[in-house]
Amino acid sequence: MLKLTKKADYGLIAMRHLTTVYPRSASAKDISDHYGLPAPVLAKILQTLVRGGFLASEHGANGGYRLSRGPELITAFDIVRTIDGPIFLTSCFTENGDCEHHKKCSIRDPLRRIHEGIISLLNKMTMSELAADADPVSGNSPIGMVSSANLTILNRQQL
Amino acid sequence: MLKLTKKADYGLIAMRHLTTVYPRSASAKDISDHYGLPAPVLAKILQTLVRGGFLASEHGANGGYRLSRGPELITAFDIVRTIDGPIFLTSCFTENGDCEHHKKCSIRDPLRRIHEGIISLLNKMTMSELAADADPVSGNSPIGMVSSANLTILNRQQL
DNA sequence: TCAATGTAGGACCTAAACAGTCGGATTTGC
DNA sequence: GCAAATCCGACTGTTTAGGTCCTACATTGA
Repeated sequence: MLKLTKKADYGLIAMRHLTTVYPRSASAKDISDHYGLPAPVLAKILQTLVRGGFLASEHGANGGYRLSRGPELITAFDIVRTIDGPIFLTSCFTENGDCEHHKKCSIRDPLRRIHEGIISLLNKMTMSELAADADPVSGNSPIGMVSSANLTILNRQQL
Repeated sequence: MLKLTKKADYGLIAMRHLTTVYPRSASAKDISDHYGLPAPVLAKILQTLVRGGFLASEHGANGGYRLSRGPELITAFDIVRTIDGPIFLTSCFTENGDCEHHKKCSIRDPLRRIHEGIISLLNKMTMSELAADADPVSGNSPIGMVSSANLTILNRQQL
């Protein structure tokens, strides 16, 4: 279906949130409460991003996650790729080569151009841009009026 | 994982083949033999493309499938969308709107730009272009030296 | 020192989608 | 009439996404 996984969605939402508070940190619970995301899932995603080198974690009380570098140095491609693994437009190409058979499987080369175009698009979108037209997170969150419980239900159905 | 399904791959391969023989037709078996694709699966894909209006079918002996219009009027987006269904970059948007909750889910607008970029890329790739740098199918197919059985095995593992 | 709060990480379960198979009906050319 | 082809629906197995649960470890504040 050519779409991002929910995990990648969650990861982007979390990264955007961390961008808005940068260079401060936020806990997984803060973020999951704020957007109505399932907390354990988000926690795992954040841990993955730590391993990927895009986040730094702070243990203990008042701990949380923080961007490991400036938001202009992290792209949507970084996040999606870290969470979802390598992106293939078609199964015909892997990261380090092509499928061996079908020397003339014929659609490979044209699709490769599209494939590279998509990666380029994702690579141009930095966290700074992702957060650009977003409200600062402080104070009057527009989501504050909806109960967390309702959000969770909506998530299950629609997100 | 942001990739096309095998069915979409198969569909594109078949459409490219039919482009190279256009305006003649080819049977599902011709195509599946030629590329080592599973015949019943391919048949179903072709039927889907008929319903989508991109192929015309000819019943009976010597029947087969034929492009219903010029290859420059059919795009990769048409095919992928017909086979795999609507393309969403993120679950947040459906074809006719956005997810209702998260009025400020915040990553929607930036991702929408990427989403539209991807569709635009796919929409610019016509069947003519897809087939442009391909060998004509006649006579000395470069795949002729590999047995069909081997191809099938390779397909299972790698395609 | 102890409890609260946080990250870290593995095992496990469920539902959905993908990929493919099978059987049968219909149409057409010889 | 027979063979070759499209057509159509139902069915199955496998993978993966999505989510839950449990435990261990680290840090902070009282």
